[in-house]
Amino acid sequence: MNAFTPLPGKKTLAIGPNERLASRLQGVVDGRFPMFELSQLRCFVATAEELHFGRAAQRLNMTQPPLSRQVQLLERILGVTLLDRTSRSVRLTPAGRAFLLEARRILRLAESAALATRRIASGEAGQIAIGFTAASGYNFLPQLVILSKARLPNADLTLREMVTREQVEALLTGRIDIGLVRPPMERVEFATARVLSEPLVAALPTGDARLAKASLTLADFDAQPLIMYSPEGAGYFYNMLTTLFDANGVSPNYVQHVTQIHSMLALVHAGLGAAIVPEAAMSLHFDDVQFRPVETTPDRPVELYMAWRKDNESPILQTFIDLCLAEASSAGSDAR
Amino acid sequence: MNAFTPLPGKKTLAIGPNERLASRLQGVVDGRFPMFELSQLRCFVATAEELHFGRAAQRLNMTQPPLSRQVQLLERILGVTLLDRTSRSVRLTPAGRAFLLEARRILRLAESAALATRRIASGEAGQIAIGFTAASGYNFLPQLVILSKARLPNADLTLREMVTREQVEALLTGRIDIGLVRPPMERVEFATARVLSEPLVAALPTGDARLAKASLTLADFDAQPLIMYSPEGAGYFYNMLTTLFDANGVSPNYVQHVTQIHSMLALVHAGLGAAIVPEAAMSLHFDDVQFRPVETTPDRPVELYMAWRKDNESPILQTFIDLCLAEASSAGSDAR
DNA sequence: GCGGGTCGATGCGCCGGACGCATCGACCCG
DNA sequence: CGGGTCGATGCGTCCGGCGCATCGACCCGC
Repeated sequence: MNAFTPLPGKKTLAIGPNERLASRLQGVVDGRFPMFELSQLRCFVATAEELHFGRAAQRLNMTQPPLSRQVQLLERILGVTLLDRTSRSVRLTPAGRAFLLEARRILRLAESAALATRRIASGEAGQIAIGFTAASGYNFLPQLVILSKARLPNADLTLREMVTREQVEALLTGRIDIGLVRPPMERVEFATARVLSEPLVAALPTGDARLAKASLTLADFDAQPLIMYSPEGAGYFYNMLTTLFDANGVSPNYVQHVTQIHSMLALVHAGLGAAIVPEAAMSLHFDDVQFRPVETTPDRPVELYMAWRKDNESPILQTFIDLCLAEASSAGSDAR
Repeated sequence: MNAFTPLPGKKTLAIGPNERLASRLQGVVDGRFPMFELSQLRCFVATAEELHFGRAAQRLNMTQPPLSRQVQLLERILGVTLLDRTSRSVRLTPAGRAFLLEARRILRLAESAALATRRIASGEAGQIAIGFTAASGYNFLPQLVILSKARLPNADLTLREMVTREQVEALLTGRIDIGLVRPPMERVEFATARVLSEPLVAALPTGDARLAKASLTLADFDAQPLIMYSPEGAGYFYNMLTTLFDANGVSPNYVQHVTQIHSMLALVHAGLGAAIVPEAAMSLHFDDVQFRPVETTPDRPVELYMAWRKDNESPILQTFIDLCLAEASSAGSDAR
């Protein structure tokens, strides 16, 4: 059983069938066995399930003689008798019983591999790594994930929070496929689309006199205590607010510089002052913190862009982007 | 991509290659895809790993043109481009990357299935279900398991404690392959071998006067309190002892009838009386319980047999039995 | 800029192997 | 003892996979 013994017959000098194929495709080393083929597994499984060569052959849309020969071939390749057969009955040997389970597993795996690969190629399935800024995670990203789950149930999303600068790097190295970034985003390697533009709102502690007004202007913050963004960790919002204040000749009293919006709200809650945050931050609820619109020019200054590499060939990425753009445009944003 | 589109070329009217084989061996239904073969997976894996058709072909002991064609064929079967190739470079597509992992898994599974099946057929591996009586579990069975682990590391033993009568039934229905049973065991379906014969020993509570003697005779139990076996649950020992006592005209004072040997020793420990147990029970240690040999005729009356179905064709079973018999005979028992 | 070299694709002829048909041999049953 | 069933086998056919030769695209160096 340790050698690939040819069947008796007129071809005793010839090498066994399948030998040439097998010896080529398997990197044959001296004592190695040739490998069976999936078609032979199908033959065996059908025969083992029917326990009747004629019926099994019928199921396989072939005639009985070649089926018998394929099963014999498989047995010779394995060096193992899988079926005990007489002219009256076909029974599985113990080794055959074990191999039947394996054969079914292998065939199932092959089927599902083909299916999964077709899905990936068609853009129905696959992995997408998304980078996002902290603030976009409050509202837009969850909606995106819900949308994806509904329309691309086989998409496997990976979410990584990082600032815009880190996302650019991650896009270039391929660590993420899509970035949700703050402008400006000018790079020839990237395609971009604006997916969101939102107004600013003021976060005020309970008791603040300005809560009496239905909406605020920037002038309402002049000389008032304001919790401000850190120029390093939240440069986009820092630059936006300082530009807006300068243009309106307003000088708030900056009591603190922080990076995270939820930290700002916590400080508002603690009564240190007001904060100006994107509308999406209203998803964060703190006791004793209330929100009021802030009138600015433009009226929706906070922009979020989606960016991806033009040369990213992932099929699901295109599907996903199309999905996002359709959704974003129906929600009032535009792509370019 | 939903249809099996033929390649352009002179054969535009002919059905694609592999079509006949595939349509037969897969029970082709209308819209179904033909299935790839393992040889094609090997082709793809080698090419994907080398990223060079020439080198991959060399590795597969074939020339480049048929390798190219096999990979093309695989791609057509899947309906998916796996490799982006120019005359200067070969790169995996996203779908190709995913399929490469699957292909490797399938090939590994096929290899290991072949290996495992060969091992099962050769008697090196497989499942053996062993029935055993409680007393044989104290000493003989653990040795058997240790022996099996050492010499048949791929054997998968299942152990089921049951009395001899249950084992006979389980052997007949195939629930166990081997029984460790008490005699008599006369059935034409079974082959048997005596694997153990051992003397009886007395279990005596500390302070018992008989502990002064180095070894006891049956007469030492006349009119003395003795914890006895239950005729139902432990018939073999019950019959053996009553026969021995009758033959020697001895009448102990039966203070209790129990089934399990460990229960007997617990009662000895409690001081209710002595017990007569097989030597193997000395593996059970109780405080204040000591053992002394008991002289009987024959001097090793406790016999254990191994029984299995003559028509059990499991290869590992034969290996295992040969192993057991060799071990048992070298340990002083004999087979018949 | 042009010739040589590399690489994957393709044309072509050959050969082996998988197929179907016919038949054999074993076995069961009436 | 003859008919029927079933797996194995002989045989002729045909197709598909192979190797060889070559093509076409592309890069590189002189």
